This record gives sequence, structure tokens and C-alpha cells, in this order.
Amino acid sequence: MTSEALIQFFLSTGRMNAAQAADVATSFSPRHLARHDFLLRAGTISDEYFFLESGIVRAFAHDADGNEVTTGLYSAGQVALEVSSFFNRTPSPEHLQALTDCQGWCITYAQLNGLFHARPEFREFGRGLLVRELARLKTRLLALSTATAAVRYEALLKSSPEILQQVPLKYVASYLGITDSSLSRIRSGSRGAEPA
Amino acid sequence: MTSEALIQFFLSTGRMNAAQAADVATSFSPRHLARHDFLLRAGTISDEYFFLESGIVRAFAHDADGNEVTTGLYSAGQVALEVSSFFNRTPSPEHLQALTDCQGWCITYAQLNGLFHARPEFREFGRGLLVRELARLKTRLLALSTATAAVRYEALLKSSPEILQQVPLKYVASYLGITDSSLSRIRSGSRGAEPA
DNA sequence: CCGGGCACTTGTCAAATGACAAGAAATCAG
DNA sequence: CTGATTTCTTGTCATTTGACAAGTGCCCGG
Repeated sequence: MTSEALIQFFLSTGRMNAAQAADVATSFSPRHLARHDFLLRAGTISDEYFFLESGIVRAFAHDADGNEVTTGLYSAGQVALEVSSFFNRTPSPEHLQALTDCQGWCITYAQLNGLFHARPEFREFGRGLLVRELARLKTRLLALSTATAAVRYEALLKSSPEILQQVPLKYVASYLGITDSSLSRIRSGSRGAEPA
Repeated sequence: MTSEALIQFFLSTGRMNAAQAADVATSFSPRHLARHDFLLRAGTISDEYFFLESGIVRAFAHDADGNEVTTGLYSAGQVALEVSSFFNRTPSPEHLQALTDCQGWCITYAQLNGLFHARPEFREFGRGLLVRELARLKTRLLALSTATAAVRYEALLKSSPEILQQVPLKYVASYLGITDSSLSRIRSGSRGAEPA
């Protein structure tokens, strides 16, 4: 089993060199998820930091009325993780479920902490990941309150086309903060546009 | 100058003991902001991690159309910080400005990193802060896509009444993702409600 | 004390989106 | 293959919210 993608991921942030990355990678275990498998269930404590090499994972929660809401969509090259549950050792507010078969790499909380303790450069990497995720959320928040649904859809289409191709539109809609009907209309409208 | 509030803040997460907290606090410097002073300007690199002992700081950015959008409101007991700029040493996408006179405690990036390096328990504390902020953003994101403006307003009123009292409503509105007119209507409506 | 902005409210109308429901189309399990 | 389920589209109408504009009151600096 080769962890090439994982090593590349460590290198991508520029905070680790090749030897360090390769070494850290040995602490991760390969992990496979079949379509519809749960990586984490709401109410339980996450103990798997999961790097996705292929496939798509969906995070979802329930709103005040009990409706399912897709809060995150993770594809290859990302870490699918409920941060607060994993790091605070508290019950997760949301589920993590594979939408397709997934291949990736896992590490437990204890192992990760061991690495953080032993390897300052990996610590930096870990912090970078949190910071990056925070920035991502901020961007989504801003878009949600200032951009129209159509613009948000176009942005997602541009930044993550693979998601649009593989994720049922109702989940995408919920991720974008709209209903599936609205998304359907947005898609039909943006295709033809008015010619002359 | 007493840093009692700062020490309490360190203790609040339960990851540091009293001696550790008091000791770490000595690395922070008192900092005062006059009303309307900028703690950070968009485009510059943040080098101040600022714990607020009193006062209110507003974070704001500009949307695609150039409109100002309030992205964060920080009050006493919180850290007013543009995380990605501070930790990645990159230009900030948003401004941080004092809405009232502010009193608090500051530390630079280099100093903070020094503490992280030397003190594992403070490192834990720092991570906890990022994780907490992330959870907060997630909550806001969920509310923005599932709750009505009125509900979001009520939630803010309940969780941070001090903000409603001190922040001009147009900033609150923008923070809630609505216009100031809408907020005004929500406020007038929720007072009387329909009697019989 | 005065003038000029802000801050806030309110009115009117339009645009964006949701709710609900009915079908068509694709997908999946037996 | 075939029926059942899920997914996606579309129609109709209601609701939420925004855009724009006018008007009142208040605060701040000279």
C-alpha cells in the first residue's frame, strides 16, 4: 500500500520536508469506506482523523425542525473530520458518511497527539489545517450572506466540479443553503441563458 | 496593571493550572484602543493576538459589490483576531476595528510561537481556541442557512445581549446577514406581537 | 448652541426563495 | 428484466427579504 497522496498532502503546505512527510505517513493506516458507510455518527466521539485519497464524504446535521442539512462535502485530498469532536473528545453534532466508496488514511487521536508532541513541524502542519478550514468556513459564511444562490452554485461548480458530478443534487442544494427545487431551477436557467 | 481577566481566560478551558496561567500571562502586554481605532487593516499582516478585557471589536470585509459586511463581533472575554493572517503571515482579508474604547492584552506572533514551543499546555490551549472558533462559525453557518432572520436575531439577543446594546444596528444587521431595514422591522415586530 | 451626519424607522414595490405537489427520469435490488 | 425507490424537474402560490426612498431624532464637533 502506497501513501503517495498522503505524503504529497503533507508536503503541500510547505511546512515539512520529504523525509519528515514520509516518516509521519507511516503512522497512518489505510482505511476503506463502502458507499453509505458512516465514518462518524452524531452523538459519538470521533477518533479517526481521515485523509481522503479518493471518494466523497458528506457531513450532515439536523436543524431545529429536524431537517437534515449537509454541512460539509469532502473530496480527494481533503481531511474529513468533525474537528470539535475529535479534538475536544466530545460527542459529535454531525454525521460523516461516505457518499461513494472511499479510500484514505486514518490516525487516532492518541497517535496524532503523539506525533504533535514529537514533531514540531507536524504540529505546524496540523495548525495550518485548522487555520485553513477556518478560512474556508469564513468564505462560505460571507458568500451565504452576500451572494445569491446562483452565484454560490457557480462558485462551487468552478472550485469543485467533481462534487457536482458525484453528489446527489439535494445534498448539494442543502450544502449551498437552498432547496433542491431552487437548485434545479438555477441549473436550468444558467445553462441556456437568454440568447439574443 | 492586573491581568486577572486574562488569567481567568486561560483557566477557563481547563487545560492549564493557575501557576501556568499566571506565568503565561506575563508575556502579554496591556493594550488600549480608542473608539474607531483599527486593530488591523485589510491587506496588512496581523501581528497582534488581542484578548479583549472590555469593549467591542468589529471585523468587517467587503463583498463582491464592494459593500461592507460585518463578519465578526467580539466582546469582553474573547480574542479579536484574524486567524489566517496571524498564523499564516498573509495579508488580512478583513479589518478589525474598535467600536468602543477597548482594554485588553496583546502578544506578537513570535512571542506566541515561543510560548507554544516552550509550553505544551499552552499549545493545547491555543488549539482549543481555534477549535472553539471553528465550532462557532459552523453554528453561524447552519443558522444562516436554516433559521429565519428573526430567529437568528433572537439567538444573538439571548447569547450576547451586550452586543445589541452597544453596537449600531446596521452592523448587527450585516453580521446577521440581513439589511438594517429588515432588522428594524424584526425588532419592532417581536416587541408587541399580536395580542388577542 | 447650531449644523450636519448618523442611526433608526417606515412605506412601497420587486426579487429571491421556499412550500407543496405532481410527474418524468434515473438507479437499484431482487 | 422489472418494479420500487430515489432523484430531478417543473408548476403554482406564499413568504421572506431586499431595494429604494423619505422622514424623524439624536449625537458630535465646532
